[in-house]
Amino acid sequence: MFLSTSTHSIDAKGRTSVPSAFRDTLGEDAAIYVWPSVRGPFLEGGGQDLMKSIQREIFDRVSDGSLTPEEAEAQQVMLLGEARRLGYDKTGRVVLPADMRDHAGMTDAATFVGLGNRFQVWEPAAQEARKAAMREQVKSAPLVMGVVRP
Amino acid sequence: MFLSTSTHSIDAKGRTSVPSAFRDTLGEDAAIYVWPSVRGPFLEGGGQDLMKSIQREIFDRVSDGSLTPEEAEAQQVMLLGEARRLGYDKTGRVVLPADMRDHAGMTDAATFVGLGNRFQVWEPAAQEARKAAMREQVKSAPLVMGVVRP
DNA sequence: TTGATGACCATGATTTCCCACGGTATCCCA
DNA sequence: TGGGATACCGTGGGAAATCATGGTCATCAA
Repeated sequence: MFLSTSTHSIDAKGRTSVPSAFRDTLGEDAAIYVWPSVRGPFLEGGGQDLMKSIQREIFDRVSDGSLTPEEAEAQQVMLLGEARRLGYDKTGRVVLPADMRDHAGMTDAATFVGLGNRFQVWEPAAQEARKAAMREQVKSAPLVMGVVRP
Repeated sequence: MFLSTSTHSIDAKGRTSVPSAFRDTLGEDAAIYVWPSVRGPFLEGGGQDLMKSIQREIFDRVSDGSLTPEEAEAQQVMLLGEARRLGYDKTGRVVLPADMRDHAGMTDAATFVGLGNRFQVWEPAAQEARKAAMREQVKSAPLVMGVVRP
């Protein structure tokens, strides 16, 4: 389970540390899977499990008719086609490819945001700005805790 | 089940004891999951079960249309993105991260308030003040014993 | 050669873990 | 019912492990 937010520096070689807390949830396979978001200037990613889930999801939705084969292929091209497996070394670092850094506008730091079964990677200031907007939104319509089914 | 209220000191390293009664309800996974509340200067938290419930809750509410995908993402960022897993040691202590202490205005003590499937963490004086306010509210609309279905 | 790529070592700072010590509540037996 | 031994809880402190990051060294392609 990917939780919490943390920022790490990007060095001259484009390397950055995968948060230690994230590495714990990634199992054997010492790697993250990342792709540029079609929804904005940030990266989306997860572990091997997530990639398999996505494949299944697309397949299932073609089977039950909620996606046409053409739509499914578009999803595959933009997610699986753009995704890369980034293996990390003993010290927990990956190389963020230059085109992905460009997509997210990252230069010298990256912010990892855990979202449960997946995570996002942002340029730190951009993430801070987005979070502020989301705080207001959530404030006005809180998922009141007492409402959560025990 | 998280019950009762207790206050513990925060030492120079930012450590505080998780109430023994709470630890009993947390199972194998010797950890609590905590995040700053968007509703006020306190922390909200629970066990691993709660985090999974929250994930499911958000997912289900997108499925049934009571949350838009955008609203769901905002919830995820403010809950899962801000939450941290705080593991406790043999003696039952966690480190409260500095930013969380700041959010709740805690310096040298923390009050844990059990709320059934979850709990809150407050600066002691602030919790006392809130409790007084809530007493008045409950007075005017009490959930009398006889009203609860046996 | 030059430049990119990937794996491993080094290091300082932080975090985590474990042992020790009172004080308090619990339990058991008289 | 009372009293004493025992277990447990919360807190202080120090040692050990971990994390993030800078750097070096082979490998391979252009």
